Amino acid sequence: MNLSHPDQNMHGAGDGCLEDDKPDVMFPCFRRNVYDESLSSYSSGSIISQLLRKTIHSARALDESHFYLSSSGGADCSQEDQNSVSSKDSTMEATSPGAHVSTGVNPEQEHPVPDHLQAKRARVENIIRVMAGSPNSRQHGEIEKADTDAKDVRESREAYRENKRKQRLPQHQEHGAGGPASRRPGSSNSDSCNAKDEECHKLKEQLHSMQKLLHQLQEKFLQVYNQEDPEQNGRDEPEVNAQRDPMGENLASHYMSGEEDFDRKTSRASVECKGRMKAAGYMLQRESPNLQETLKQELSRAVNDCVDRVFKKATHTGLDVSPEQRMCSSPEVHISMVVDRKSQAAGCTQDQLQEEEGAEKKRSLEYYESPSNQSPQDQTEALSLVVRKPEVTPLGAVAPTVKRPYPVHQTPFQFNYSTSLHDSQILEHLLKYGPHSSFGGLPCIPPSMDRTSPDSVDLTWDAIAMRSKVTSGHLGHHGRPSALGAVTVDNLCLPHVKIECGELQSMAERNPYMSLNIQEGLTPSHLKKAKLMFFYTRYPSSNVLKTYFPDVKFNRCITSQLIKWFSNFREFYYIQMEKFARQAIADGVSDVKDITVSRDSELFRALNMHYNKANDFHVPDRFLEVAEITLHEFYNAIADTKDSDPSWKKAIYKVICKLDSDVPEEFKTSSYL
DNA sequence: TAACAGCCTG
DNA sequence: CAGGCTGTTA
Repeated sequence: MNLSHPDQNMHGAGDGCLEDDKPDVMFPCFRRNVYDESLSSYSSGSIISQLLRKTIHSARALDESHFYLSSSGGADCSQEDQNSVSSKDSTMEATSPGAHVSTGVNPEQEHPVPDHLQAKRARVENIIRVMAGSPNSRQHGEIEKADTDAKDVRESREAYRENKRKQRLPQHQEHGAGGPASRRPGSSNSDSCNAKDEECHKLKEQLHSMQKLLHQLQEKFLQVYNQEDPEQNGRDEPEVNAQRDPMGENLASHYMSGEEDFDRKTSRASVECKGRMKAAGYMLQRESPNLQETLKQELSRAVNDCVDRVFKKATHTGLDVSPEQRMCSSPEVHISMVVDRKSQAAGCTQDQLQEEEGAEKKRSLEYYESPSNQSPQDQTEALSLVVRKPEVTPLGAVAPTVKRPYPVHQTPFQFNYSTSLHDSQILEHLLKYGPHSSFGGLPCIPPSMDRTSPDSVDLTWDAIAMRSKVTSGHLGHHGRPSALGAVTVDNLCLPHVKIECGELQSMAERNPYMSLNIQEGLTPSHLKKAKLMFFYTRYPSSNVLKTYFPDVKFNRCITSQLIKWFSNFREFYYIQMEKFARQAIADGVSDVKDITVSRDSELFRALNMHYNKANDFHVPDRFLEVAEITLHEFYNAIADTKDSDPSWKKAIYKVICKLDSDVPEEFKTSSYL
């Protein structure tokens, strides 16, 4: 516990998370339980466990992985890393850095182990036994230890994949059904589902294979070290034992604690780390002289990767919590899943987010920030995700004659882009318009940052988070930080939640792509869309407008502007009609039936030029019919000299307004054009 | 009186 | 296409 924990260097609430007296709302489930204590009781008994803990620890640190290698002060993880490695160097796996720094809380056991290998194996087996004995677990102990590494890896990965597959659907269902059963020890949610058991089981299976693999790896290490300097092996053994057992218990309790979500994540990470570790092991066998350095490097790299994945995933997700984590953290989280986002938005001030914004996040933002960033100050209204559409996308503004800058049914997204922004956009889109809607309106997204893991599982959740965030942003802006937000954040069990919610907001403000789907202002694209809609409806109701401009945040002004647009469209339309009607009369047309409107008509060309300047839209035939009817009306009225009445057009308007037809569904797509 | 349509003007 | 103005309507 008193192992160097300069958490304060990592994030402000570091101490709070280790002290019960401080009601830190950040990550109570990390507080003072498994992780912290595991962290201190550092044992080389499980390298993977170390990695996991480091991952956890690192994930709690705001800084990203690079601190791990380079940070000079406060990088206790780095310190630990080196400690762990160097300890191995001197005393083989038996030594723990925890032992070095440990207070020796429980120096109870003084069992000198004659054979380290045997002792090691016994400990690992003990760990596995404890694990196997945990609830919901089945007996995996029967699995032969002699399994090959390859098989283990394969099994682990398959198990992982299977887990992910399984998680997909139930997540939504559970969420919709009011949230999944949380296995958090504290939570009394009794209706734990079988799916969870299954997942738990699989996780344990996975863990088991990992343990086996670890065991083999450790044996390899042992061989190397025994060859090198066997005399040091026994030095720290007693202390290590004292440390190790608690570690095993921690592990066991960890897996029994119902934190499957985290387990899953860390397991996933560790599976990947495992590969590297194994490789390192083989390498070390060959290159024993550089053992320490190599091991350090490999460990650092592996942990960096793990931390990267966990942290970045968390960081860039709409919420910093993966779906799995959310599912398992606590019932409250699920119940208020959507509402929470509001609270988060509300509960985090700009100050917070600015203060806590990590360099990593800023860096990641740069991927998306456009040169023409709007400044947050532009936002005067209660909108968190602003609005000024970056003029990177647009139609009319740049080149009105460009043909289909955004092909209507283009599907520019690759769903394995796992950056949260992508996910969020995609999913928000999906949520809004369904899976078959066009994404054409969304701008090209920069290539995914680097993650290519199949995170589609998280997509919907991210989208939910993001959408909630987006839609609730302006609500939260006015509202005071709510207790609900705190509760939610609390239950999310991740340290970054607080940061994230604010940071997300900031991100959205600075990130044009993020705010793309909700526009406060109307853009040239909207204008063009409106013009095309005019081919279908001359008198759209405000409801229709809202329906067909889902990416527009409607307020009085926006609505008026849209209505005004259509008013202007009508104006032009009727002016053309009157003009051509008079032209026909002037041309001596005696019968209305002689007046037709075809695509070759001058009238149509004029209209098409006005509403469909790019001529990239196929004007519906119905519009031709309506135009012809309108022209007839004008012709008749003029022929009947009704135009002497100042309001003679009103009768015509009354007729024409009934000729509106439905706008195609495609127009409902956000930023259709 | 708010909301809207329409007309006029730039 | 936006803004100002007027008239109508609920």
